[in-house]
Amino acid sequence: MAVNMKPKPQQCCPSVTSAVLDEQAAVELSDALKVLADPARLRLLSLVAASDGGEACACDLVAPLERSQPTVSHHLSMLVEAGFLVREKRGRWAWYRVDESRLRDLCALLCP
Amino acid sequence: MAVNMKPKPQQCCPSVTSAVLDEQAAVELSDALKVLADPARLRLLSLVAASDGGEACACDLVAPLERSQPTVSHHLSMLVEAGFLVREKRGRWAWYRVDESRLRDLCALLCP
DNA sequence: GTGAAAGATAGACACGCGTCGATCTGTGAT
DNA sequence: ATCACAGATCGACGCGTGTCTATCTTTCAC
Repeated sequence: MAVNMKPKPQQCCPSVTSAVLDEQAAVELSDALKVLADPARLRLLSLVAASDGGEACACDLVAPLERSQPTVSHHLSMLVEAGFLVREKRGRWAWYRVDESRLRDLCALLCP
Repeated sequence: MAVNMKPKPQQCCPSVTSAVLDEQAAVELSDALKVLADPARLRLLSLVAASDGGEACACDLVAPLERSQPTVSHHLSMLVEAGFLVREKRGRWAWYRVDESRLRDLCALLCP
């Protein structure tokens, strides 16, 4: 056993490399990352962000994603539940926009 | 069909929200995120980063992670292969340290 | 050399997840 | 009222992955 641990540094907003994560904190952070760790969802995020006015209708996302409508709906719901997208129902259509603060907060937990 | 897409902005270092990811770019980014999207691997990263001198011996990581030695070895290998950890063999021991630039580069792809 | 310890590898198993087709639920146009 | 369309939900299927035990490899101490 090479004993080699230093005490946790005190910090208000710990990143992965600035404090030892306990199992619960690790599960929470990994749950958020799991939502991003999929090509379809990353592309959905970028498609919505690049849309005119920063928002996109779900009906315009099925074709560019090259997946079925239920699959796209499933991924959009996951992104909404995780806070990366905000959904607004307008009549028959569902419009989405990116919550950039959610992305920034996640980055703050990752970046050294 | 609500036609609502704007053209891709030209940018040298596109983040998820600044350019539309094609399928290949999305797969590459999601592959990196998949490696981070696991509680055991996040805790390994934070344990190594918090260790004295910024490096840790694998033998000191099994107990705090509360997983078997082969499981820890498996996760460490994934982190090395993805570039988040660097491994150095010294005699019987394997020492690891975090490649912070790899983490920063990944963040740059995520942050708005 | 022999034995012990660190760590990597192999094989197996259970569970999660991305995907689809089919169907259900609304909403607006006629 | 009826119909068509957007979108959500359901059930099923196949693959990926996190975990374990068992074993192999390598290195050092004696």
